[in-house]
Amino acid sequence: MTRSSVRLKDIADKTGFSVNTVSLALRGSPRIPEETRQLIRTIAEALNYLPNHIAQSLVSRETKTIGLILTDITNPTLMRTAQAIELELADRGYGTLFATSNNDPEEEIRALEMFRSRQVDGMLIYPRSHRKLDHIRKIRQSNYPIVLLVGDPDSGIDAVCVDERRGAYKATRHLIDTGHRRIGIIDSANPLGNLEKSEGYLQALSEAGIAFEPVLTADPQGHSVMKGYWAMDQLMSAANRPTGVFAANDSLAIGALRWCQKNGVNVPRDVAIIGFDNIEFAEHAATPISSVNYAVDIVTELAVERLMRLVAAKDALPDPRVTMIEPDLVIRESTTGRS
Amino acid sequence: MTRSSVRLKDIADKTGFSVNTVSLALRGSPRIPEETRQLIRTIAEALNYLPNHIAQSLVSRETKTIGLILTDITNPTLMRTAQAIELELADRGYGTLFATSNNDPEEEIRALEMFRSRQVDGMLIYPRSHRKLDHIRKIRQSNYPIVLLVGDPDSGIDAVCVDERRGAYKATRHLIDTGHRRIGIIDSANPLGNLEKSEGYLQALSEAGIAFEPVLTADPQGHSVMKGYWAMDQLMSAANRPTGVFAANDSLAIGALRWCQKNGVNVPRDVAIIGFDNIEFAEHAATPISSVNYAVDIVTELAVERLMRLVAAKDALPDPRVTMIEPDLVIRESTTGRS
DNA sequence: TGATCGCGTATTATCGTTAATTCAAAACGG
DNA sequence: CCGTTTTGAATTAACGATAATACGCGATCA
Repeated sequence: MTRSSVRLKDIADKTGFSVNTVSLALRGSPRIPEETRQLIRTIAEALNYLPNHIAQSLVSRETKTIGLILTDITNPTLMRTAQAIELELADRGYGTLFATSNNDPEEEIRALEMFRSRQVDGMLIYPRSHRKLDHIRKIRQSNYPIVLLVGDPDSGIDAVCVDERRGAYKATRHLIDTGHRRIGIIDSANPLGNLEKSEGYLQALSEAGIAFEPVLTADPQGHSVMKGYWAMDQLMSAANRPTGVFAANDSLAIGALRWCQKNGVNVPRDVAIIGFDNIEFAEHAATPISSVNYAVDIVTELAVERLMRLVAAKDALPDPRVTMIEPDLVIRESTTGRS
Repeated sequence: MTRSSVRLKDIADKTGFSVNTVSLALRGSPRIPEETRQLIRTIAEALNYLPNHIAQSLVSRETKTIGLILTDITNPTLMRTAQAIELELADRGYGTLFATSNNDPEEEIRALEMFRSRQVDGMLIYPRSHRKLDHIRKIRQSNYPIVLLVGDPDSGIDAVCVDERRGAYKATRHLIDTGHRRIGIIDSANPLGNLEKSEGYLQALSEAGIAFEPVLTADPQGHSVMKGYWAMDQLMSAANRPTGVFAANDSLAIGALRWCQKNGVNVPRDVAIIGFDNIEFAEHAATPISSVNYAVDIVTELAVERLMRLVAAKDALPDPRVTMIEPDLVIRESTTGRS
């Protein structure tokens, strides 16, 4: 066993004390006199001892590990989230086990089982769909701490997230307020997906007495710049073009903007464009793009805090609570210059 | 213990067999007759049994977990890498434990220790600096499987990575070939950092007989778009402006491009700009930006494969090997139209 | 002076699993 | 028909740590 590491037993053998004494000494028990403790600590240091966290977990019945499931990472915002979460958890002494579902329900379940098998103390999940949360709810109901990063007030599962419906509402409303009546939307239309943004869009339209036109809807089937480009192409090929477009994220918005550039359509004069997430590149696009903005750090901090509270609740979990963070708008050139 | 999960013992009690028999049955041992096996499997299924991976790890002395340390994630390319690695590892039945060093040496060491303590079977590391690898080398020398994602042929540690020196050389060379003689570089100048790109830049210059001018160097102190913007500002305030600029990554390049836009400097007529990493946004910038491109998937696949080989080597690790992937150029509008 | 207390440490049990060994009863063979 | 194999299991011992308990011994106390 070349790769063997130092165990308490090795220190015990070296010092002549028993394994238990060594364990107590290293953990600073008052039952061990100072002198002995020093000796043991010195030897442990010299041997470069690190406690076997696996063995500790087995006895303490907690792994100090949280499982994080994301759909996929090509979305820069999800990644910022991931890093912020890792940081937040590391600060609290937790490790982060990480898995992606790739938007595949099977893989999501696989990840869930893998985490449970590895005895993570809790999970943070960006679910593939929040119409189908049964498999997650089942785990929560067996008292497993879970916090979702996309919320649904009725899901019966804790969640901390951005109020996407409200963000989309605000974005659409902004377009309406700046004089637009024909407003297109670029967003996934998957009925199993997350429809908040579409709902916010529709709400703003109906409030303003604008009829919804399916032809002003484009499903990008993804969230890359190119997907946005082609979705915009579809929108703009309508007989009666939109004068404003809300894109469900900034990559799509950049793609839409790109289409305009290539086709001699001026932004914002001919078409106004607003995105979602306010990534750095939105601000620095050819025409700086307006976007729905929110504090990633706050979302992750609250999510982690909530999860920690669930983990700490030894017996029964408190009733689920859904916290929505209100986003705001960052208005840039892509939606100004009209009235 | 409300949160307790089902153990082998529970199945044993339910079926009347011993714990060991249940264990063998579930693992499909031929020593258990078919009938018994079926019975046990059915009960296990009914109880929703999942093996406790922690306990398994303690016995098998392997955790089927790999530790991944990145510097930070704001870099989209690093993130693509992270996801590709997670996928690759999941395919091979490994979990991914994830930590970021935030470019802080202390945190890097902390992550290293945390991983060792958690008994990960191996580590993939994007080191903060590959001038100071002593702490990592020490672990590798105690037979711990480690593969770096930034390579140094002399580090004594395995690595699979992009040949950044070569990429920078090619980028600079491209500028030279298109007629530029005054070529600026935007890259971190931290002598403890990763200097490959600067070296490639210098090599191309000297090969072309162009003298290096420190005034054509700007340290962005980060890698965001804004950092690139201000670095470009610094470069362009020189008495004798560069006509071509190589930026160490695409965010910086986009920042540089942005500066030009805002200051009435035409790209590529007045200044040519080339970046590194070929992220999606480079292609879709106001002026599509040329960039150094490489196959992320190949790098990660080779890195994981190498790591698996090290993990499989039970006794002594094979001699370290460094694999460099040759990058190529994607030429776009930002560096054409001159010569 | 013998019982009691405290101190410092050792011993034993435990976490949930796998591996090695043992064992009882049935099946077989000469 | 008795000894040997085979079969189907149970028993015991790890893995590396923590927790609970036990123990020897000097000091304290009635």
